[in-house]
Amino acid sequence: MPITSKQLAQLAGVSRGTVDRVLNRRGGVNPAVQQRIEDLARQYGYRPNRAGRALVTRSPLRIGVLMNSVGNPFFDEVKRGLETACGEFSDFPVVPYWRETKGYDLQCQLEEIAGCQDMAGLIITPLNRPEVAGRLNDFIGNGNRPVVTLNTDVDDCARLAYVGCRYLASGQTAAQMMGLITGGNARILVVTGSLKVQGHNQRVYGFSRVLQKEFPQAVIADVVENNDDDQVSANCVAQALQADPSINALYFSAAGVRGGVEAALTVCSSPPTIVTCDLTPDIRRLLESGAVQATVDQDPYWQGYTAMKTLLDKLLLQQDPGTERLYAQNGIRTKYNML
Amino acid sequence: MPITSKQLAQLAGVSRGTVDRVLNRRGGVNPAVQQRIEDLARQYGYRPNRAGRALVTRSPLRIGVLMNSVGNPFFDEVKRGLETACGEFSDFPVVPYWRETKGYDLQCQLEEIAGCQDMAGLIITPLNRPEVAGRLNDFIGNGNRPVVTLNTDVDDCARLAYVGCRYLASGQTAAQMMGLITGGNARILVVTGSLKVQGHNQRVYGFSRVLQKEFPQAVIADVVENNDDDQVSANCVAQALQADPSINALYFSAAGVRGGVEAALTVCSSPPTIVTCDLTPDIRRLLESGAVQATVDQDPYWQGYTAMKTLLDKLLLQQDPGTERLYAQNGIRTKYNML
DNA sequence: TTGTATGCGTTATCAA
DNA sequence: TTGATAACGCATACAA
Repeated sequence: MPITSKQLAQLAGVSRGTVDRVLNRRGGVNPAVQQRIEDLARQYGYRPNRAGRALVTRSPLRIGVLMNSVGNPFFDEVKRGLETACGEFSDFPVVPYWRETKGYDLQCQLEEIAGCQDMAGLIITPLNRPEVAGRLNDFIGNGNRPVVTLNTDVDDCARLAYVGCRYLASGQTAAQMMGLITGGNARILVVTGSLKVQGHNQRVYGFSRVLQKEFPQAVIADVVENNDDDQVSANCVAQALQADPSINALYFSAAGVRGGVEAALTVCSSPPTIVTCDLTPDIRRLLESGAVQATVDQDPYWQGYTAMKTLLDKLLLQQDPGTERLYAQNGIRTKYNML
Repeated sequence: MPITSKQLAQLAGVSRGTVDRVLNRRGGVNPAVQQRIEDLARQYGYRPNRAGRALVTRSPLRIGVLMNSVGNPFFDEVKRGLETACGEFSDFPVVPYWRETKGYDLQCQLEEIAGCQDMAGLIITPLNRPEVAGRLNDFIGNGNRPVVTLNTDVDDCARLAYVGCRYLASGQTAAQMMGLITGGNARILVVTGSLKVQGHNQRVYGFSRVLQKEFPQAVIADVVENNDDDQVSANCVAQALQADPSINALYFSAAGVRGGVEAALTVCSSPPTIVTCDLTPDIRRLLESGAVQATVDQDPYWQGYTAMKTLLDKLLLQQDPGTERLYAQNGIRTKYNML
């Protein structure tokens, strides 16, 4: 248990009020006294007591949670994590404002950010666009308010931290699995979500690089885009497989797995090797049935939990995250370890 | 923010003191009043405020941490987790007593438990023996003090919770990986730690069962015991491989991996498929070099963190764990996702 | 059997 | 520019 502000006041020979003014930079303090108290605080390693602070924090802390999560089952676990971390701060009056949207519309996201002007902090799954970075930087600049980016990051933004996936490693891990399972004898169809989404591209890049390095005889026959949609996925997978019947493996770097797998099972003469990303209910069923051999998870619960905890640690306890980037584990899941 | 004891007192028309007596079962309260307050508390979902309680908890809370972790690098991460969870309760005066021992000596463990008579709670990696269960039950009975078993469990013990590995699933997962990598064409040498350790046996059992079910053409050629020792491991692996040169795969269900793998690489004409458990520095190197293809992790950091958090939640916040058994993820790690 | 006073560490308000 | 005081929720010692 560290030193208290009361002890600090005694040591400095002043009242607690003065110490408080110094510690919280309220001004109106004799510079000499200010200096003395600051030195003492540093010397004795003063850290505000969480309990004491929690007890007097009355005005509710409003934080915005902006996610394009509507219709995306991946975010169910993320939300559970966010809520759990929030619950661990229930001795503080924290009020999260949930703003869930659908799709990747820039204008819509800008408006959502604009609607958060009176929040104390933000958690967001940002589009990687300069306009978004600009708005977020405005938010941050106006009152030094912290922003945590969740699951996706945005360039040139002064956010407190990024909490999410290491997309490159996710793709590398998938390639390693694909190579191990096929013994390297694979002609692979890569099915990606969107070439406009940075994370998907990084996965595909990591995948191809490791494949080349570790399993040089394996080849990527084609890369198709399904826009995270099952119907589109079914169509483009069927088309690609018909165009090249020698394809014997598929890597899905994003969503739209169910549709694509169904199409593959219909078209292929013998069941292909399939590696996917994430662990949605659809993919659980496909692992269970044996249609998908392995999936590379990104611990969505941890992502939600850590994002909220990072923001609240900063806001309520002046505690900075150790790193600017907090990465989830890329766990490999199969039929027997998906629980 | 839930209801406070003060509000409860107002609602019941009594003083805060009386409410406190009821809530903390101190006795000396009119039965009718007691009933009324209990009903009200339940009805309004009263939960003691963490901050308020932290502020008044003055006598240090002593908790014993008993691990046979000496010389076992697996526990390094466990300890990090224990310490982190402890740190999150730094507004309470918690004093952990670390008792680390070497090996699996019954007498030694019984003495360590005996030395914890004045602790408020216990975290322990128990030997699964009736004598241990008995001593722990005595400890628990004497003051209703909580015990959390960590990484290994003990039968017939009234512990608060078990935090650790799902050993059966660990073995099943390893079998699935082994089968996927070898395409089922495997003659496997199983190298276990000790036939006296329940967890090792469960892993081997899960391994063989899934192998049989999913890859019926694969066979377990032999099972050898290395007592978690690299030297012993090297000897018995070399011997088994010389006895049966058709063996082309190894599963290590415990430690002693480095010695065993070195022997295997020396004896085998072509590099065998190797699946292991855990992610020690040795195994990291072997994954990196490609000698080991995959390892089944058990999230030791999480285990330590969760064990400590479970105990302190109970002790300081009267908060029970959701389940009696808290299981770590059996994550599969390869060269590209071990970070 | 019940009520009251005090103090924990912090912030906010008011007085000097 | 500084100091004193009240309040938050809880536990405890003491008074009635």
